[in-house]
Amino acid sequence: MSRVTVNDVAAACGVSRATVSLVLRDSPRVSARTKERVREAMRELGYVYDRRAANLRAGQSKTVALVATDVRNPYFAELTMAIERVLYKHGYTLLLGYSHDDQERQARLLEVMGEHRVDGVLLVPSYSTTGSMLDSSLAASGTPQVLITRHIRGHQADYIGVDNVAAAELLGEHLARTGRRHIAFLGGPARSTARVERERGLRDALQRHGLDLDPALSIPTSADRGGGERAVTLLTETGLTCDAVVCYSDVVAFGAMAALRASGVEPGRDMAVAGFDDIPDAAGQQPSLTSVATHPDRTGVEAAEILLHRIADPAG
Amino acid sequence: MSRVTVNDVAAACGVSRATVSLVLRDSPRVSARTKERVREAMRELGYVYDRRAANLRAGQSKTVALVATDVRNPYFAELTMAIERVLYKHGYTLLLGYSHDDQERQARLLEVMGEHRVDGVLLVPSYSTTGSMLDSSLAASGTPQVLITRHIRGHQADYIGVDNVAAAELLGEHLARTGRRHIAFLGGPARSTARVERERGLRDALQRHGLDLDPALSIPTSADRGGGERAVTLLTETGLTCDAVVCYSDVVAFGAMAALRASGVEPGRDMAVAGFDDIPDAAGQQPSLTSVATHPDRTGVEAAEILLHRIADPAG
DNA sequence: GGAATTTGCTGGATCGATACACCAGAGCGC
DNA sequence: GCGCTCTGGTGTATCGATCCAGCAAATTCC
Repeated sequence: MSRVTVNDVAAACGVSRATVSLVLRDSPRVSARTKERVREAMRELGYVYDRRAANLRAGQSKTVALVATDVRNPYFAELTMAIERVLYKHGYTLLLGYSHDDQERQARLLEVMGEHRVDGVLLVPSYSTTGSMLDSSLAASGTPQVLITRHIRGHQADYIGVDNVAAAELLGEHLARTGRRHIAFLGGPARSTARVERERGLRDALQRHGLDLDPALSIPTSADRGGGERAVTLLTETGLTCDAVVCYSDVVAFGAMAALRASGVEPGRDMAVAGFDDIPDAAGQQPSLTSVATHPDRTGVEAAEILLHRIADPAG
Repeated sequence: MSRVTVNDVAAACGVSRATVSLVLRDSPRVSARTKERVREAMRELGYVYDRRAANLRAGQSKTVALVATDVRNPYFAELTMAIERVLYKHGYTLLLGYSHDDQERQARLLEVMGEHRVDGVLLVPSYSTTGSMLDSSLAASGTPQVLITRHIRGHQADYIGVDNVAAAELLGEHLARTGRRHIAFLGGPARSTARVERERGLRDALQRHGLDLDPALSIPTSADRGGGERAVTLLTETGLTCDAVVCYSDVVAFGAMAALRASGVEPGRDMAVAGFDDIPDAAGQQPSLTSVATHPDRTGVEAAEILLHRIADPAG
């Protein structure tokens, strides 16, 4: 059963295929009567628009790639939903790939997305992505890119993310004001910009209260539940003491709270626990987790809108 | 800066574009020496393969659509990751759309995916999707579809999901054996197949122990945290008593636990709470939640593999 | 009423790859 | 030396839409 094309539609109602094409795009250069006739024929024949063909000729694709690291983290789930919402509203379709924080995979995904001729790319860079990795054929071809959540030093692309420093300062202020004196910073990949910035914000805020962040109490790990558990284990094993832990993210904080409990320390009472992201579960926890909101939905909306803007007007 | 095409590459190294095309697909009909020369030229010119053009001619697209309802639920996040993993391994790219459980949006998404000429569709149907809605142009064009998580009565497509009845029986058995007598079933959209099946399994297991599931204790709500809270509120407001609640999902259970606590009932001690999915957070909760695993990763892998199989061999 | 403009539509070229039929020359048998 | 098969490659049509120049009829202008 071969597919119905513009030619078939044209033949069926006695016009040229150029006219059918104009009807498809609702051009004002076709009379209302003809449009109706063509549309009728399309319905009758069961015509389905072929975007591949249209895009090939028109030199666009109405398609945007999202290359992220993972979506099991509620932060990224929220982000993804927001992005999809915006793209859908503007008639774009989302191509998705997960790098699993693996650089080779990220590179391959970007390559394939380029081959699909996406109009733009939203990228949550995998750890230690360098600028030169992004100056690939994609960038060379002028495909707009927007980085999310992680900066890349020395790279030109737009960046949308959280003000990590300010967010961390907020937490530091809060803890210092409520009388905490020895504060640890747990979890998060060592050299990621987000971790570095959060640590800096925290340190700055504490210093304003005459406290400092003991480097031994800054323990990087992976940014998941297990990372939180390991960090706490390390902390207790080495006999370091503190009265508050700030975690790289809420997910890390959940792991930390579980590990604290397991070693007989009751979070909230014996030890203040704070995180980043303010994911829905943070409030549901017992005790509820102190968390700074990072608004993934806003980030997603903004990133998508900026990208669409760049697509429409590469210079602007 | 116009793009480099096979023509440019061909001209650059003095062969025909047909030969370049053969090199792209690593055909054995081209000598090793020529291949090397062509590849060299591609590198030099910065050639980027255009899949749109290739797919148009070849009548395929190496893409698969996933149309789901939401990804904020950890079950779907895990499912999505698994699907993407399998597709990536086989060289397919994922097109993604979220219906938000809205039928109109789902219909539009399926339409657009069809226009993009995806090779297959993975669908997590929105509530009360009917078979006739899926016998759209997509089905008519013979694009393989695999339904995930929700059956559609009277529809031919493959279905991959959990054995809801068996899973619910497991929970029912457990609760009955541990001495629970009045069991409520909370949350989940009223007529969804998953809810109906889980309720049936629960009822069956209880009956084998001489208990029954009071219809008044079966309270459907939305399948999120808020749904769990509302269900508990309803339960307490109407003065219904029970000693165990089975929730439609872990997420619902979290909401229910929060609401129970708020009304002075301690989950685990005063009231057994159970859920479905066994998401990572279920173990981390205090007290930890009893949950039947529904293995979204396995479901995802299986769904993707079946779809790819159908694409390769529509009859098989 | 004749020139100028507008309206509505058409034909042919084109986007960048693949499919397919065909062909020159090398190698080989006998 | 003649036919035969292989090897390695070419030329042309094609996928299904859009772009663009052009053109006949209808309308407007003065």
